[in-house]
Amino acid sequence: MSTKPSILKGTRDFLPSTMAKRNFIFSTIKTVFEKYGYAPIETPTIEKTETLMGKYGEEGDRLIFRVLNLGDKLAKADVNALKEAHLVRFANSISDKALRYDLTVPFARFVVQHQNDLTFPFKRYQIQPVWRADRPQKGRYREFYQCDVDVVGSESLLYEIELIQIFDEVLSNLGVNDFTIKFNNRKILTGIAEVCGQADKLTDITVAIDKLDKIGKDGVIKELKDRGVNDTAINIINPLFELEGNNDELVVKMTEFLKESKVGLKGIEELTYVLDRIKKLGLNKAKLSFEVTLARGLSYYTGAIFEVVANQVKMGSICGGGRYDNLTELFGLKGMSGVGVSFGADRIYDVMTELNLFPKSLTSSTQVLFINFGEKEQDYSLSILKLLRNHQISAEIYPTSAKMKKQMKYANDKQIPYVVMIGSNEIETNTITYKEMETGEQNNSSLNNFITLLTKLP
RNA sequence: GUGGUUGUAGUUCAGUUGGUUAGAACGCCUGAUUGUGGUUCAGGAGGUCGUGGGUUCGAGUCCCAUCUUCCACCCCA
Repeated sequence: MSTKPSILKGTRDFLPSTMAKRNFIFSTIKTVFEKYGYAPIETPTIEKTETLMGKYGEEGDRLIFRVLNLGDKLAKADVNALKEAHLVRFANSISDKALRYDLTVPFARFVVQHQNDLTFPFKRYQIQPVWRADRPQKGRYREFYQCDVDVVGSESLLYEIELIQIFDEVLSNLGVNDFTIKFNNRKILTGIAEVCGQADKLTDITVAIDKLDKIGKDGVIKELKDRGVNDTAINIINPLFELEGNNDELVVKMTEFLKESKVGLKGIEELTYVLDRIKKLGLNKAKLSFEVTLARGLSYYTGAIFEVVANQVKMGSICGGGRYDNLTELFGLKGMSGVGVSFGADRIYDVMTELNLFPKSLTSSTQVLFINFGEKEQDYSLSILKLLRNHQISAEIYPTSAKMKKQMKYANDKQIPYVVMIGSNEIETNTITYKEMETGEQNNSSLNNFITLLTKLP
């Protein structure tokens, strides 16, 4: 008895037509990354639990997919922990490995492990799937691809500029016309916490004000209170919820606001440096926007933070990232500042689908189909097929001498642009007959003319 | 992880207060057309109503569980 096959919640199969579009995204991204001097690497799908745990905050730990221990190792299960409802301790006793949650932390591990083989500043990109035990929603999957580009071993703000240019170039090249790069600096957030005298509540303050867009001013104030931020501090923060103006005006206002905080002013200085340079260099389609309330939950960011949203689609961010000064320190290597961003390929796909941005020409890979008229004609076609392939023309032959209608329909369904017919007439006259499917036009010509025609195509 | 929501043919969806043999469109197959697809016409095949229990004389319809979908929260690409 066979049950209906299905796949796990939040995962997907990709059909050839989908893969064509996904590969278009990946190759666009790769091309830009390489143009800026980044080289590809890969890391394993599963990592030791200890490598991943504790790097993403409490919420993050909960969302890590754990992999069960095998065989005898399982016998070490801490049954007492289970009885006492210490679920985390029990989980650790039966699992010491997990699927990667993102590409940044494994990369930090990679840098520390291979530090002697790398040239710093080390620029790498990495395109691989990651897994999160989250509850799926639109644009939210349990398995999805991240396209990360990072540089470690330099504090230079040139890399912040470079990453903004990469955002702009990739998304513009893909045809996404209306998107905003939100930009902020963790030091500014630290400064805000200092100025209001609640430096110890930095995380609570950032998590709360990050939600301004979503829950509004009153919602944020309520959340701040719930998180134990005192009223004096809330009154100091309050004006930030009504800040208006362009990037330059915001910088002026925030400089005033943060005048008592050394860290805060340092953040403003870094941010201004980048904003000024970008202003001079110009951007293609991106809007760059300083957002004081942009925080991002990932706790390892220490400097610049980025987030990119597509303005015409209601979906979470399509890219994100920032600077981290201490990530490699967790694996025993100090003084390695890094900055990087991640493109969410699956969300970019969803955005492009919704806005109908994929080029039409992506659908078919086969250019020429040979009609099969029988054994003799088939053998003859085979040698011509080989010739076409030698010319880098993607071609195939129908596997049986089925009815013409069926073979034509196959070409039509696969959107193959040319059909070649070689029957006894053509063999006798040493010619081929080809049909252009879109126009329906049919010609008899020499093979060489046909090859010339195809190789001249764009 | 919390609360809600969804599931009927390959696909998108109808299906009355619980009542005979569960329908449509598109797609698919066959033929009109034995060397011509995308249009047209004629015909045909496809469903254990997500799965497992329960209530009932009787369940696609009501109840419970489970899986899945989408949404809000949490968090995030």
